[in-house]
Parts: sequence; C-alpha cells; structure tokens
Amino acid sequence: MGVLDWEEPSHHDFWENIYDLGSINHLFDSRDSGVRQSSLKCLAPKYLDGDYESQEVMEKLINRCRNFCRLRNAHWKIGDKKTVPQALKEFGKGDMWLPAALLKQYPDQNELRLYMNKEGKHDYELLGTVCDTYLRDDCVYTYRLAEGFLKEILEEQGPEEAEQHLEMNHALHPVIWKMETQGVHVHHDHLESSIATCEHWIKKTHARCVDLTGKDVQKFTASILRKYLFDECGLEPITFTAKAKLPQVDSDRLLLLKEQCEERDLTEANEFLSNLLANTKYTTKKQYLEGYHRVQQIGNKVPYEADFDPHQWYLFPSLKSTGTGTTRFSSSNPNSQNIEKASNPFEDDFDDVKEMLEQSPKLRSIFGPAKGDWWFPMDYKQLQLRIFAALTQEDSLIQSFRDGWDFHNFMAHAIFDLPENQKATSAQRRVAKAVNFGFIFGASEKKIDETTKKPGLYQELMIMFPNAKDFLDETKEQIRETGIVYTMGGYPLKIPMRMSPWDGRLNYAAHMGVCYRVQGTEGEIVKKAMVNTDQYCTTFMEDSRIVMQIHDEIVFKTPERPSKSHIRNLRSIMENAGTHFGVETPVDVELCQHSLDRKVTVIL
DNA sequence: GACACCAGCAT
DNA sequence: CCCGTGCTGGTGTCA
Repeated sequence: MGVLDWEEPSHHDFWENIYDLGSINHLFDSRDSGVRQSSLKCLAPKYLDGDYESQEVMEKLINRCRNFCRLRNAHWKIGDKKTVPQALKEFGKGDMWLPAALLKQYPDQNELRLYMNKEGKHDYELLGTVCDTYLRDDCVYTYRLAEGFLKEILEEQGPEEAEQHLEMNHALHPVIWKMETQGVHVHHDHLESSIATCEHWIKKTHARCVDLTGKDVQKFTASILRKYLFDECGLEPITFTAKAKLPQVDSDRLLLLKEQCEERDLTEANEFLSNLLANTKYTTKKQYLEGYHRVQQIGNKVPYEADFDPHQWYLFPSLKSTGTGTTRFSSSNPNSQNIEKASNPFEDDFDDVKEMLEQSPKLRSIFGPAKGDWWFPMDYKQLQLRIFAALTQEDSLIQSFRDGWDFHNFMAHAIFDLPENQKATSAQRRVAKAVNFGFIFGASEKKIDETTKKPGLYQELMIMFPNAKDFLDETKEQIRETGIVYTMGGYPLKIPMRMSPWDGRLNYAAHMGVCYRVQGTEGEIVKKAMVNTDQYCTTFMEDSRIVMQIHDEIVFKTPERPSKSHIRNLRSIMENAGTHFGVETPVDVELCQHSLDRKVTVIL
C-alpha cells in the first residue's frame, strides 16, 4: 500500500524499526493471541472503546464490489473461493484495491452509482475512502493498544525481563520473513501422481464397501456408519462423543469394532470395516495432498536465491510466532507442522488393511530439496522430557539423561523395579511411555492410573520422585494465587480459566500448568535457536537458510553438502540455546538430498 | 452462510 | 468429565 518500503526488508536496519503488536500482546496476555482472538477486531473492543466499525464497513463494501463485478461479468480479477487461500476468503482482503479501482476505471460510473446507492445506501461515496479509513483506524488502534500493553507489561513484569522477551520476538521477525517468503520446495510431479494413486484406492475400497453393505452411497458418513454398525449389525458402541454423545466412529474405535465382528462371525461387516479403514486413510492423504496442490506456487517469491529455477514449485506456509498460548509457533496455509509420517499407516492395523495400504504414497517425500540442494533437519532429542527433568530438578531424571538412558526404558525400570541389566518388555516400556507423555501433557492422577491400567501408580511415582511432587505443588500454588505460570526463561503464561481452580478441580489446572511450563520452555529454546542459527547461516554459509520449524526440529537448506564443521557449529548453537535456559539438550542431525523421508543420518 | 462438532494429522 | 498445543476439511443444524 506504499506505507512501507519493501525494497530491502531483509536489511538489518529495516527490522530494527519494526515492532509487532502480536508479540507485545502475547507477552501481556498469552491467552489473547490464539487463532481466533488476536486480530484488532477482537482486541480493539476488548481493550479500547473502539468497535472497529471501519473494518466491517470495508468488508461489506468490498463484498458488494465483488458482487457487482460478478453480476456484470466484468473483467476484474476477483479472488475466487477455490483459489484464494483460506485466510483471504473471509472478507476478501485480497480485493482491497477493488473499491478505488472501480471508482477510477469502471466505464459506466452511473451504473456503478445506481448499484452502490440502491435501497437508500450511500456506498458510492465511500468507494474512494473506505480503505483509507480502515487503514487509518488500523494504525491508530495498533498504536494505542501497543502503548497500553507496554505500559502494563513494564509495570507488572519489570523492564529488564520484558525487554528480553520482546527482544526475542523482535529478532525473530526477519527469520520468519525469510522462511515465509522463500518457501518450502515441493516435488510437483510426485504430488500429482500421489493424488492419482489415492484416487485409485479410494474408488476401489469404496466400491467394495458399497458391495458389502448394499448401501449405494457416495460417502460413508459418520451418521450412515452409525446406522449400519449399531442398528443393522447390532455392534456395541465403544465410547461416545464429547458433546453430542453419539457412538464414536474414529479409526481406533473401528478397529475395536472389527474385533467384535471377528468374535461374532460377522464376516461382511468385518471386511467392510477393513475397506473403510483403508478408504479413510487414502481419503485423508488425498485431502492433505490436494491442500498442498492448491496452495503451491511457482517459486517466483524467491528474490534472494541466486540461481533460482522458475520451474520449481514451492509452498509458502504462514508462521505465527504468537499462534499458541504456550509460545510455540503455529503454521497455516498449509500447516507445515503436521505432515504425515510414513510410519503412520503401518502400525497396529489388521493384515488385510495393511495390505490395502501398501501402495500408500508417503507425504513426507513430497517435501524435499530442489535439484542440487541439500536439506538437513536437526532435532532436539526428547526435548520436552529433558525440560521436565530440568524444571523439576529431579536428580535421578537428569542423571538418567546424562547416562545416556533411553528415557522410556529408564522409566520402565523405575516403575517395575527392574535390575539394571534386565531389559524392559515392550509392554512395560509402553506403560512408561504413557506415564512420561502423561506428565508433560498434564495428565491427572486418575488419567495416569487409567491409561497405564495400574491403579495407585501415580502415588507411587510421587514417592519415587519427590522433587517432581514438589514441583507440581509449587505450580498448583502459583496457579491458585495468580493464574499465571512461568517458563524457565521467565515468560509469563496464563492458564485458561475455563475450569475454575477453586471448585475442586485445582489439580487439573495444576497439571495444565506443567504442560504450559514444558511447552513454553520448549518454544523459548527453539526460538532462540532459530535466531542464532539464522545468524550463523547468513554470516558463514552462503545461500543457506532455515526451511521449516517443527516445534523441536529445525530444517536447514544449503546449495551444497554442508561441511562437518558447519553442522557441528549449528549443532552447538542449538544446544547452547538449551543450556541458556538451563536444559541440557543434545541435537540429532540427518541429511537428505531428495526428500524428507529419505534421510541419511550423519555421524560426526 | 455461520456455527458447532467430529475426525485426523503433527510434535 | 477431561493428558496438552495447533490446522484443515467434512457433515449436520440452524437461521
């Protein structure tokens, strides 16, 4: 819009002068910055008296303009529902230029005036000013909010602390900007052939489902499924959905229902379920693939890559550094943090299902370096658990990491009191894993006892790890007093108060607090690592950069095979980010030349 | 069309 | 009542 000079946004001086209301707001109240609540539209009415009417007026007018164009088949390039990404769909932000352009260029102004001013409206007069008004309000509200938040933050949290947190996000801006504009390379042909494979199998399995059930439906929706399985076949529902209390029909439940079929010799229903499970897998895959296909672009947004090939295809995910209540990143359009792992379809399935899934395309192989490039993902080994150990200051846990234990095995040994030279069984390890994840996800006493099927285990653990117990009590106390917990770097996180801690559910809130402190510290560490590794890349490794961030993993790109010393340096930068916050965190490195799922582990 | 719910994917 | 944080897309209901 001509407000900022976009010529050299990668230049250091440029970023020096950028302050981000999102970061300031998140520091003021980490619950504000969720996906739904962070926009000015929500913040202005909440903290100022502004109702932000001008945005609404603009949205409506833009939509009227788009309708006007559609009705007349005018040759205006209008954002189309199928091609405009989700974020732009809402109110046609992509068409902000439209009102002024119509006023300036539409040949029959009289016609335009009649349309805009019909039914007593005066929209024609607004065409030339509506976006300016919006933009002005946007600036004013942004400034006033920032001013207000900063004042509160400095008073409540102290200037030095606050400055540190703000500086971290400040330093992240150019890093995120680079990632967002330079994008993630995808293998375009592979994408298309994978979609075709999915389609083939979807058709095949669906046809079989129709045959077996005699239901000639386009799709086996949840309601059709419930009717068939529970009413017609007489199977017993396993569990019920949270709100509507209907029988759950997710994959796990369907697998259990399949067991019921085997017991009762319902061969047709049994085979139906197999086909349906395979069908669901392929349908989901296709959905992901089509999502990637829809938003991919030829890499013309890559102004800084020297020998850039216009035939390469890229995705440009949007990153929100304040997209979560815990300081983790969120990613959208597409979400680059939930790319399916290859192992996913082949575990815990029945043999016939496995067979049908054998040709299933691997989504991770869609992503990979462009020709000639190298990617190397570097991930923190069991970062969350190490943070938990550091937070609790539980010596035995910290020591087990130092001694190089597999942590789940270590926990299995502790729980089942195994001698050191005896190997834990896979069942024992599974229990231990459930306990570990339970803790970092903030499970309650009841939940831990239930998922491990060992009543009383939680209490045993509390005796076994007294510091962990103290840590829980301390977190609980913090929540009772303030509703706020702190990460290891001192970042304040608000616990959602939808469950009031004073009505007997304080324990639950306390476990939430554990989760927030662990995830919050994780986010903090990885953000610092990103800033520092980016700095290293720009300084010492030409044309290298961060491609993606997946919570405890950073994927780098280089135009040639990275040297061992570069990898070593990057690794220690990442590890130092951990120790800076008091966590010992070794980092694993892998190299890939073709795609994310064909990695070579590097041994240094 | 807006909204709630459900499902499925990740760390 | 509840093991967390996210994003996306489909279905079904309501206005």
